[in-house]
This record gives sequence, C-alpha cells and structure tokens, in this order.
Amino acid sequence: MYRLSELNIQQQQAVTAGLGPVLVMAGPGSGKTRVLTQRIAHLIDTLAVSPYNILAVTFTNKAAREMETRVVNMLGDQARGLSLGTFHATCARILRREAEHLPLNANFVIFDADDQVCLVKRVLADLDLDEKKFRAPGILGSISRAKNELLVPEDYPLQTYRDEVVKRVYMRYQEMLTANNAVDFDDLLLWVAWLLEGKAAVRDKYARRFEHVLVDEFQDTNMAQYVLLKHLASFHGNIFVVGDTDQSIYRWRGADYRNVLRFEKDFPATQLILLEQNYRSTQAILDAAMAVIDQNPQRTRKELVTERGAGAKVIYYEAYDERVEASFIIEEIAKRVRQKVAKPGDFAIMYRTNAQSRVLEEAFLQAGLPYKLVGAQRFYGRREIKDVVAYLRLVHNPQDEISLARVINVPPRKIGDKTWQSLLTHAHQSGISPADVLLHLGNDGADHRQAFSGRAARTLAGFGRLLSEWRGLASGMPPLKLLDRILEDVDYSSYINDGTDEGQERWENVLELRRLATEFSEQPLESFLERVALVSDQDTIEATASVPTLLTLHAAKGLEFPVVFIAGLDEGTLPHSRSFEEPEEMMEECRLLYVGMTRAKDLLYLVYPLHRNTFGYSEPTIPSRFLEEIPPDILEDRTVGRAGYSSGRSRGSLPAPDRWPNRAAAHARILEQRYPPGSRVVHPVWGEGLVLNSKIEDDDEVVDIFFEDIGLKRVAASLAKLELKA
DNA sequence: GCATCGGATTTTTTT
DNA sequence: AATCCGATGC
Repeated sequence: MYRLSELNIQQQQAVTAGLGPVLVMAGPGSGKTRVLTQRIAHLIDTLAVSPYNILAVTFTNKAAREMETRVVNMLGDQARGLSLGTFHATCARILRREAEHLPLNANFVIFDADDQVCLVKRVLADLDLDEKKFRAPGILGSISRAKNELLVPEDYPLQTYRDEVVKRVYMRYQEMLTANNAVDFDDLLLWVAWLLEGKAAVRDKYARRFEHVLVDEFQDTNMAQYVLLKHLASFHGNIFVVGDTDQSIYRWRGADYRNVLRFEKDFPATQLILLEQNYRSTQAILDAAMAVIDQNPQRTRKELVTERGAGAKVIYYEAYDERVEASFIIEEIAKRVRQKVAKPGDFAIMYRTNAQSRVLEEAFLQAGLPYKLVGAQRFYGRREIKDVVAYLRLVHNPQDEISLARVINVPPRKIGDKTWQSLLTHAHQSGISPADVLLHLGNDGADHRQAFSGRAARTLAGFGRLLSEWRGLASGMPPLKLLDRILEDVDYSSYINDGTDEGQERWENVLELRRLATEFSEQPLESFLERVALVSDQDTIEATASVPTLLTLHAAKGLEFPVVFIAGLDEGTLPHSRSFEEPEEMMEECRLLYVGMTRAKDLLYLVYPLHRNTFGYSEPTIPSRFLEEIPPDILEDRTVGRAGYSSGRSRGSLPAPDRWPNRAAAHARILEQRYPPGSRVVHPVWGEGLVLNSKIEDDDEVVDIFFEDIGLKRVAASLAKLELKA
C-alpha cells in the first residue's frame, strides 16, 4: 500500500496533480522514481484508471524493472496490464503488432552497432566508395543523427560532398535493412514516429488507449521520442514527464534538453513542479556539485538542499599517474573496509571513458580484490556470444544476411569467401535471399544446385539442412533447447573451448548466455532475442553489489553509492578533448561531472592524475577546468607531501618528481622473500595455489602462483593478501 | 582457406 | 601498448 504522508509537499503535488500536461523538474536524489511510481499507484488505486490505459517509459530496462517492482509492491495484482518499459522495447512491441503497415514482417531482428557497421561497409563496397575516406562509424553517426531528427533519406540536407555520400549510403542502407527484415536502434523509434504521424488509424488506436503517459529522464529524449510521445498523448493530453536539464548527458545520441522548453511551449497549460529537496547526499557533496554545475551559463540556478547534514568534506587527491591513482583508490577502499566503516559494495569508481577502466582493473587484480565492471558491451560484444546469438537470429529470421555471413563458416565448414560470394551473387540473381537458397539446397531442391560446383553445393546443402531442421524445431521449443541443439549440432564447444585459458573463458561466456536463456523458458525466441539486443549497460548492475563497482559516468546516471571516486580529472579526459570545440558539448561535460558527483551519498573523492599514458607515452596533464570552481575550503586535499589544500595547482608545470610517491613506496617495503617456490599459499579470491616462482623487485615480492581452477597468476605480495600454508 | 606478419590506428559517452 | 586490418605466403 502507498502512503502520501511519506512524501514532501512538492512530491505530493506531483503525485496528485490533476489532468493535463505535468512537468516535474527533479534535481538529483529528489525522489523522482518514487514520484513516478506513486503517481501510477495513485492513478490506478485512487482515480480508478485501468492499468491497461497507462503507459510509462524509461531509458533503461533497469529503471523499468525497478519501477515495476515498486508498483507491484504497492498494488499487487491490481497493477496487471500496465505498459511499462524502455522506449526501445515499447516501440519494438508496437512495431511487431503493426508490422502489416510496414515494409517488414513481425519477425524482424534488431541490428546492433556491430551489425550496422557491417552493413554500412557492405553499402560502401556496393557503391564503390573508399572505406578509408568514408569511415563506416562516422557515416553511421550522420545517419543516426538524421534518424533522430526524423529525416528520411530523401530529405537528407546536402551542403557538402560528404552529405551527398551520406545520403546515398543512407538510402541504400535503409533498403538493405528492409531486405534483411531488420531494424536498427534508431529505426525502432523512427518507424513508430512515422506510423503515428502518417497512419491516423494507428495513432488513434494508441492515443485513445493511453489515457496517461508518463516519462522518466525526459531531458534525454530526442526529436523522434518527443514526437512519438506527443502523438501517444494526443487524444487524452495527460502527459506527465520527469526530468532535470542539469543531468542531460546524451546530446551526442540526439537527446535535446530543449525538449523540456519545447514541452512547455507545446503544452501551454503545463503544471510545473520543482523537486529540490535532496534525500541522497550530504551538504558538502551538494555544495561541491553545485559549484561545478553553476559555472554552466544559460541555466536557471537551482539550490540543492539536504537534511542529511554537512558530512565529510569532498576529498581531493593528486596522483602521479593513472597507476598511482588506481592504487590510491584501492588503498582507500581497503582502509575503509578494514576499519569496518564501509562494505566493499558501497564503493563506485567512475570515469569518463571505458579505456580508463583497464588500469583500475589491473590494480584490483594485483591487489587480489574482486570488483564488478559495468558494461553490457563487455559481454554481448564478445565473439562467442555474437556467434551464438547470430545462429538464433538466423533461425528466427533467415533474411538476416549479417548473421548468416557471421555463422556460415563458424565453426569452419569449408564455406570460404569464394563460395559465399557465389551464394550471394546467385541469390541476388534469383531474387531471393541467400538463406532461401540454402534452405532449398538443404531440402534437396534441384533448382539451385547447378549454380555451384559439386563440392560447394554439397557443403552449402549440408548447412541448409541444419538450418531447415532448426527452423522446424524453433516454434515449439523453448529458446534454451534450441540453443543447446545448435551448440551440439555444430559442436561449438570443441570449436571454442580449445584447451587454452581463453577458450575456457569463452566457453564459460556461452554457458552464461545459456543461463540467461533459461529465464525465457516460457517465452518465444523473439523475446529472448529482443532482450539480448536491447540490454543497456546499466542492466548489468546487480541490485546489491557486494564488491566495488567500476563504471562510466554515463552508466552512473540514476544510481547512488555511499562512496564515489571520480578518476581522471584532467583536461582532455574530463572534459574530453572532443568537446573543446563546441561550447554545448563542453557544457555537457560539466553536467557529466555533476551527475557523477551527485551519485555520492556520504563521501566523494575527486582524483587527478598528473601524468597520463596515451598511445604508450606518459605525458604531463593539466587539471580539469571544472576543479577550479570548487572553493578550496570545501575540499580536503589528501595529496601526499602537501598540507591542506594548496591553490597552486600548477597549470601545466611539472611537479617536483621526488614529491610523488612511486608505486613501490606507496605501500610497505618488502625486502625479503616470504613465498619461496614450492610453498603453498591461499589467496582471498583464487583460493589455494602453488608458488612457482618468486623474486624481489622494487621493494616488493613478485610471486607467480599456479591455481588449480584459474591457472597461472602473477601477484604483488604487498597488495595481495596471501596466506602461507604450512 | 587459413595463418602470420607488418603497418596503421586508436579514445568518448550507448539504447 | 594493444588491437585491428589487409596483404602475403603456405
């Protein structure tokens, strides 16, 4: 059951706001998820709106799941029928239902970033364009931007020769998607916006159904999303959006925080509600965050207040380089865990670019401390996962040439490039898809056989037979069973698990995908594929982490942690060098830091490395401009060899080298061998192992240990908590 | 058809 | 430094 009395006045106002458009400006930690979920409960329970007539959209599955859980906790079965999901998943559902109005059938697959690049490369080759001159990711960026602005190829504006090229590629790319019975991420939104705009009957159907439309993170919507929301809410006009322009960090994805201003203009009777009370952070953290965001011009100043008290000062630390930065962070975590003032799961380490995680990971590994890295890409981008998913996609939608190309010779079955090319040529000449040719050959159809050499025809027919069998099984089978059948038929395990450590790891990833498939035993293959295509990085975060979390600042949005480290606060990293040209982009970098800082509940660390390794060379850095605006008296400078906060953060000048501890001096010096070869040791994470080798290096003992299950590992004795076994 | 080598290229952020 | 790509050789 839900209780209004637990909300503050503004939150209550938002939850119980009357009909019509409502805009809730919600600062960080102001309880916006709470407002959204209570609003839904209020609509259903108090106003007796049927859940069937309510649509709530978020940006990540995690946010959607969290809202769903909370609503179900309040209402139980009463909430059944509610439409709650991400923009992309919601659109996918609508498109499958309305496929008859589209040049697609309901089995369409969703192409991910890699597939898109593959497809564009093919288009470039088709059009005889130089792939070096016109890079696929760059072209895709332009296409994506156009799609987010609802620009179809025909309307692509031409100002330069490059535009001309992009337009031609865009056109052909779109044709190829259709031929593959596929859509990309942007299409999910674009097609729905197109349907709602162009097909009055479809628009009416949904606009009448959704009496109430609720939107989370509204500042991150792009034009396509804005337009489709407008259409969805066009009949009843009850649109309730929650957002914070200060947390707009997806400009590069087409998001436009000015949609918030547009909203007020398009819906003149909008009720505006401000949530400024912060329930998350200490005042010290909020003051520092406000100092950062306030330097953003053209913005209505907002006061963030908390009742949590002043709290500890924000800690500032200058590290010699990224490695010292990492060991400082780990030492701090270890210290606080030892002191029992925090649990490992309380910590998050945030950074601007994924590449920065590497040094941090290495430091964790060396210290023998477990951690969790956020990033769906890390898992779903893996070769073995893409292979297996491609098989499933192909079975579901044989027109998917990208998946076919991926698996036709994986594991190797003697179908090389030559055979593949002649398959493609023959298919196009016959006006059918390559997979159809395969299926024909597999079913002993004679009509296509003469197009290939005897050997090629036999191998192709063999694969066609397999594909045809799988297709026959697919409809009546849970995704897991089909997956197992494919793995067995192609003997994928012996292909990927080749006896090396890497092979072992790859096979374990496949098993992890298998585990995920078990959750879809009651659902069709389509649902499983959609889930795999639309996972977000955030979705990989466990609700209750028991170890420190490493994540990008972007992935951190919407989350909170007791202790937050923000690493790499140097010019070029944060703000990122790619943002120097555009003032708008520089402002977004500023907001990005603000988002990160406001994730912290109790303690915030800002870390600046004086040197950074780029392309193998260590170079001196300049401290982030955003640090300058934080008043020194609200920071605690923990830089070694410096008392208190010094304003002399020398821009560009090199520090005296002897003032900075090197790695070896940062921890206790070890001068004597303690783990001789042959001794058995216990490692906190990897368990028991045998010491193979050990040497003293840089006042530390470097130990090579063989672990039964893990293999050979090299650790630093000063960091890894090794225990000698008698 | 596959492995190996050398050279270019790399760093935003992600549904 | 590490990875990816293409060309070359087997």
